[in-house]
Amino acid sequence: MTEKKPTLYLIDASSYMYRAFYAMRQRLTAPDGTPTQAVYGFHQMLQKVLKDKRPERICVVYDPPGPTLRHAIYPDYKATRERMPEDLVVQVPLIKRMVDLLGIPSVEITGYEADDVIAALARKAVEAGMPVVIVSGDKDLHQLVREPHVIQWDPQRDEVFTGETVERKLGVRPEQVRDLLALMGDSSDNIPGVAGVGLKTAQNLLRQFGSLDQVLSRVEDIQSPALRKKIEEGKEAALLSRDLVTVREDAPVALEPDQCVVRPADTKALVEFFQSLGFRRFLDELAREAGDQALAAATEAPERRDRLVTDEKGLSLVLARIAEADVLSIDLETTSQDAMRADLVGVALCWKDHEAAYIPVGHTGEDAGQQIPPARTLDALRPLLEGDRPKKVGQNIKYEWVVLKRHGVELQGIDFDTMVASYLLDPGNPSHRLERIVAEHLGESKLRYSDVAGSGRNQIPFAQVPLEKAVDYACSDAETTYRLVPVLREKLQEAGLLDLMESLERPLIPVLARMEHKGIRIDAARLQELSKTLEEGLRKEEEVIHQIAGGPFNIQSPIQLRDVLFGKLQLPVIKKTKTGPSTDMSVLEELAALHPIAEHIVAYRSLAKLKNTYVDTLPKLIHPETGRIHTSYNQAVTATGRLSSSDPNLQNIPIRTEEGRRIREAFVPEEGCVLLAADYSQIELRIFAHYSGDERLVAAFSEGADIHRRTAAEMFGVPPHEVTPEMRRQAKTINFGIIYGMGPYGLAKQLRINQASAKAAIDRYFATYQGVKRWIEQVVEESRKRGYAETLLGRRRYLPELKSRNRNVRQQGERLAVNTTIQGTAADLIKKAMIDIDAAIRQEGLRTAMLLQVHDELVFEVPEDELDRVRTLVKDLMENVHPLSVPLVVDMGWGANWAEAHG
DNA sequence: TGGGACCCGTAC
DNA sequence: GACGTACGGGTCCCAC
Repeated sequence: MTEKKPTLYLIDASSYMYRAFYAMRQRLTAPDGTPTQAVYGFHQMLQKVLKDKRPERICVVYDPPGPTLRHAIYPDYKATRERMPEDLVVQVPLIKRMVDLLGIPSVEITGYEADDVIAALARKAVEAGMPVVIVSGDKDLHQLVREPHVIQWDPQRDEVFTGETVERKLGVRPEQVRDLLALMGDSSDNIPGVAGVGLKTAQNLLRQFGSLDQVLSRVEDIQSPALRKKIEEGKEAALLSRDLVTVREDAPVALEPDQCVVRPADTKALVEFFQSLGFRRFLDELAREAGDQALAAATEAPERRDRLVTDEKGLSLVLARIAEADVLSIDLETTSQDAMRADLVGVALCWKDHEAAYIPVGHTGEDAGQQIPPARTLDALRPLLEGDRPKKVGQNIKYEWVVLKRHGVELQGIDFDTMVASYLLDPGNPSHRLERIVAEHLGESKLRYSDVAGSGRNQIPFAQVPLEKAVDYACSDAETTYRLVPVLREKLQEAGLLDLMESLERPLIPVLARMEHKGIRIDAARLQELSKTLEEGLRKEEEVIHQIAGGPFNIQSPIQLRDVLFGKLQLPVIKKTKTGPSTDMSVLEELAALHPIAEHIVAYRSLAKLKNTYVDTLPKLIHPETGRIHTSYNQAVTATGRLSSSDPNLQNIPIRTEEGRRIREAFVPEEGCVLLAADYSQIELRIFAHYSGDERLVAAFSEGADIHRRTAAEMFGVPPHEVTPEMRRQAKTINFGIIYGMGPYGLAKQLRINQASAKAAIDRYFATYQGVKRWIEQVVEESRKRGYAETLLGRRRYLPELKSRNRNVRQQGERLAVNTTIQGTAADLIKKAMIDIDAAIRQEGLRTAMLLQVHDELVFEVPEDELDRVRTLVKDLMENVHPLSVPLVVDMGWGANWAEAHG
């Protein structure tokens, strides 16, 4: 009879250091400024292992500094990998100290990577009859999995890798993993693999032959001649790659598995350690654990209690529970991502930690059974949804607002949006999806949509998801959102962003929702006419181009176009893209002097762009019920704080060319209304003047001067009335260039002058506006010190580039610091104006509707009898949105279409 | 057939 | 390498 041995947990430290470091884009720092996010993340991972598994045997395995055996075999090993970022380097000793203080054994062996040490320890453990769990998410370690003795577990994603799951993920058994990697290579470690063989091919080969050795010795059995050639030529690389990816078991580890015992933590030192790093939450946890064990057990999180509501009795029970709640998290399940086209499938609600309900109203699956009809459900919920209490929270709750509005419910009392909060905390992060937010801020993994509805071709509509799974998914979304709210609110508070959230971004949500829901009317007939005209023009241009080229080709194909221009016609290459000679506008303009085809291609491109992108697309997007076009405004996309618009993007409708303006003529008001356009004049330059306090710039704006003319006059030292159009054009280009941080090179290209003249012009500009130069230097320095750029209303954008040792990256950061401050402040101001105007419209009971926002412009649909009032109101609220040291000026126009409104 | 990379062009 | 912020259409290529 054998005694049952405790399981040994082997923790792959490096992968969690990196992951914690990069997962938290939000820079966590100790009071003394030391970056700490990797320490924080590492601790969370350790706690999850300790709490979930209560391991009796555990060891943290570090990668040693310096080269390893693999570098001896292959000098380029991991050569493409960037050096560990300085901000992470300083955290490594902190992590090691924390592990020691927690009483967790650890090991690091010079010349042997952590993977090899883990393999050696695992082998020892298995020989001693001890089960092993490798704690890592790394696919290289899949090769060590041997059920039942050795499995792999990633606590952060809560993924367990057994033989079966490895096979599902990689398509091969664990013992084949190294051969798989040897064939396909691994770019992150600079493992070559066989050229031209990717994951799929490697899988197929191993499925057919079983192992790399078999593949190589039976290469003549490979069906495809092309593949056979690749394998023959890649044989050496494959064998070298296998050497590199194979985890060795012979590392000289003195530590015995039985010695890997957790010692008592040094609580006193840990408290000091956490204090020095400013980890308040961990201190709280530590205090709780040090106190009453029974009490701690009682506060352990209970399982979520989900309720499936399919009848009136269940519904009234849930309503009664919610009536006592302060906060209600809402997540609608629907048939579409597009709020204007979505039908209700179900309503998920959470009003308390671990208490959530799902009310299916439109499931069609076989087990759908009895459901309360949507209308009845919404009527029952109406008092809750349309009242101020409970306070409503959600993830992108604007979506819920629009869907509910279309179902006759006007959501009130919006208190928090987790997507917007995550965005404010780090607008540079490309994703604010719930799944990612939950991973970052709760350190949990979430049930994914694909987990309940399948993925790819097998994906089914949510309405067909069996109720049992639907409840689980919908409630977990509503509940994680609910639990995120206090966490995110606290973080906003700590970062000084809560006020921006509560006074700007939150009140903006219903304003944007109303704009999206209202939509804008389109004159489809007008666009169809325009389409015919464009079609005609395209046909003519195409004919000419084909004739000049001496034969037909696809003008819209950059590759074919390249062949014609630089092959057939032997025109000079002006500029290159990653893949070959460029054919973009600036190139074609230069080529126009050499060959007539260039200008025809420009004309063709321009017509095709208008037709394909706007004229033929917009009519298709007219909503069948409203007859209007409904864009989506995204509040959590841009790095600077601007809104973006999509599906369709109504923020890039042409205006600069005559044909472009024809498209704006198709944006029309409702009968009895006019379109009113109000745009901030030179808002970004005015913000520049405000911030820099430059006397001349401020004076120019205060006097209401033509800013470009004035700039030209100052720069060229002539009176304003002697400024020539060319001088004004140059000054205008510089004025805009300054906002983007343009250098002599860029300005020279733009103005078609030489670089020396461009540099002289910039020098003259800064000599004229000395305050501007000083301010740019100052804002760069402050941003570098803080680590982020900050706008007028306190919005932040983190700029790690400012601390880069690479000059190009650093200069990029400097441009971003300047531009973000200016562009972001302009965004702050117009957002506030939108809120003020919306409030006034409602306050005064006007029928006017705000329809569009285009960064510095607002477009309204105004009943004719309200025009006078609305003109005054809008101008007044926009110009006085926030006091600056220069006046804000708003230009307005109105008319029977959007083009006229720009009169 | 669909997704992603790439090139290009529209807006502010 | 050199000018910031977006979205989207077309082509091409590859995986399914």
